[in-house]
Amino acid sequence: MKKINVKKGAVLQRKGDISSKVYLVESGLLRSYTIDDKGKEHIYMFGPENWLVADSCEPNTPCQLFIDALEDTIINVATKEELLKEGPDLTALLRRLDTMQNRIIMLMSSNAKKRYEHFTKTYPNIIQRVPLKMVASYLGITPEALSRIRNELSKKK
Amino acid sequence: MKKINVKKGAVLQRKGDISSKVYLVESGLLRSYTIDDKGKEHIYMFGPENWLVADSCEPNTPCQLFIDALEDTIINVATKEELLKEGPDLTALLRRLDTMQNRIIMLMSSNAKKRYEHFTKTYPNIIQRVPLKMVASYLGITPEALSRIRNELSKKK
DNA sequence: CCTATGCATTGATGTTCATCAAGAAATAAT
DNA sequence: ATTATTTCTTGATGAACATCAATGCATAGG
Repeated sequence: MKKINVKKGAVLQRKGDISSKVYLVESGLLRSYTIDDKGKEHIYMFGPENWLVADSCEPNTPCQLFIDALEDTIINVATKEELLKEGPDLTALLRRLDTMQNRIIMLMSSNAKKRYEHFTKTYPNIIQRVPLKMVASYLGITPEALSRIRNELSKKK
Repeated sequence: MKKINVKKGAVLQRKGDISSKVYLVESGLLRSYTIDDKGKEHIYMFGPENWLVADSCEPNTPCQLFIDALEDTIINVATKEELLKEGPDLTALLRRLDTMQNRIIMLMSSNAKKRYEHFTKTYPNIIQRVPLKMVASYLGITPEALSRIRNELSKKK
């Protein structure tokens, strides 16, 4: 478990890397994302303070996600082997599974507007720290679509 | 860890239940799913032989998923507390995280046709065991849309 | 055997969101 | 401060998929 400092824009991991590590964010903001075959980015997760950011690929297999820093960030880095040995935090693992389960259900059963409303409630602080197009990417829609949704929501008030 | 037998159609867990358990499938087939506010079902996961089926909610919180049996099924049941005490199978947990990560990426970056093709490759045996409308529900599309996709794919050959 | 129920398919139409293009506004760079 | 770059917005058009309705097929129960 080594503590490191990274600058905004630093890339910690690229898709295809074999030695994918686990990053515990102390301060700042990371993100993980994929790039599809049309070159389009899809944000998989934001990693603010106290979040664990990692690719879930098995040890010694190529990973799927890019990970980079959206702000100057302080992180603790560990290998998966290390974590498995010392016995990981099971409560944190369960919480992560729950987060992913919610995300899947959300993607399958809600339209863009509902997903956005849920996101603003669940991650109110993230919205102010990243450009809207990244929120759109996280929600699985285009920036244009998100712009229209916000427009519509603000009129209603 | 108690072994039990359930008949096709048996319901093991309902959305909102507090004491959600963990089910290890020995033979047969389970599924977990939600019902959205319009009454529409969304299959979250199929659970064939050797799969672990569970709601990822934290202990003593209301769960989100229904779980029932699509075939006569033999399962080992445990509470989450039990599993946490005896130290869960970390490799299996990591594999599950990987599966969910793939699912999310798939839902965000692929259209219905690609998701279907991926599904047929990844779970070839499930397709033959469940009605198509359930595959559609898992993929996040309507049975009509899946019917048209299959139609189109068969013409190409 | 006959009927009731669920399943798969097909066609017609509608909604949601993506794509393309252009311009305004904000942010960063020199 | 000025320019360059990114971000956000708005409009027009199109594609993907949903919805609604009707029909044929299979399967299960009586």
